Amino acid sequence: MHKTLQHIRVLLGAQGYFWTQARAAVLTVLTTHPSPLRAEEIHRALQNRHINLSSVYRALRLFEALSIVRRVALGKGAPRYELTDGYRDHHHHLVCDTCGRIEDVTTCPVEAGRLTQQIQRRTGFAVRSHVLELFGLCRSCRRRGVSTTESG
Amino acid sequence: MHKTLQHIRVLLGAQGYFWTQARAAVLTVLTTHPSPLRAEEIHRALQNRHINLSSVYRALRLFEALSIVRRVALGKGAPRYELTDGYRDHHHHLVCDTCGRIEDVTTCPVEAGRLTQQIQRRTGFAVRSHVLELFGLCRSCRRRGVSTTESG
DNA sequence: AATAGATTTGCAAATCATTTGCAATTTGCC
DNA sequence: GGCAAATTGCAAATGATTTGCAAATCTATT
Repeated sequence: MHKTLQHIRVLLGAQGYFWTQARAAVLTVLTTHPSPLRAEEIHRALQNRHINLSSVYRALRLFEALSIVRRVALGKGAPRYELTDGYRDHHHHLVCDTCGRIEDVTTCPVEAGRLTQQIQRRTGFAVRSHVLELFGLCRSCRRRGVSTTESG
Repeated sequence: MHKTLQHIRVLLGAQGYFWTQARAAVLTVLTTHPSPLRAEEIHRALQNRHINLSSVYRALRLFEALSIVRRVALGKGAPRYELTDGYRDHHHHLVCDTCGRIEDVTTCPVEAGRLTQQIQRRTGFAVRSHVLELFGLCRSCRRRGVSTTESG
């Protein structure tokens, strides 16, 4: 299994950070939600909890620094955040150019191939992580025959 | 060979857009420069040319819509822009976590494997493009023994 | 090469996302 | 419980990008 909220709680403690309402809440939303979320979406999901948007940003910044959360910038608009590999399975995204919907894929061509080793050997660059985002048309938009680059 | 500035000029014309000083200048900077640039960096590279930052943004927005340029959001800060595959060779980036330097890699595990077809078959999602960014330590930062997650 | 008409630009002000200062509150620990 | 340190809320500051509009530029035509 992956590391849980408890693990994160301990991790924060070990680093001298407090386990607060706001941080726990943000993590819960991220754990619960399938696809990456914008700061503002996380905040909205917390409306009842009475947590300030600044705190959401601060929590995200901290989690990012601790590699608990990573930022994924998919196309337009504000970046989104999701848990890193240690806290959910390694995966990538299928982003629909038309409707914007995001699906996960767990097949990873970087892990499958020996790309990391190959690069290290050839260039001396030590790859530690990667981001792969796939864009195109989701099944329903494709059925609907929609095209992104139409009308101009 | 790839499509050139002339091709873009014709493309713009065909779509009813003008070929202007500002657009040509922005494209020239992108063509010239190896790694992806921020709007502000492009603008700075144009200092002598007397072109407004707004125009750089407007040009980039147009080029993005026409798939001449793509936006790559690597880590912190404002997004960067670079020419799309049609206008230079398909490639990915090695981004150093420590010094931020960006190198190109032309090996592509997505093209190498049959990932696109596999996904299409399994999920119905038609992949049209992808973004792969690799993070880690570049050769010199590795030599120097620097670590990103140090000091807290 | 001058003109008409449409597009684009510069500039300043507006907007949007994110960060910050600081007093009040919460948290970890004895 | 009580204290010191860390964190929060709120409002104001910042940074990046967009927009309105009059002036300038560009394309096609004469």
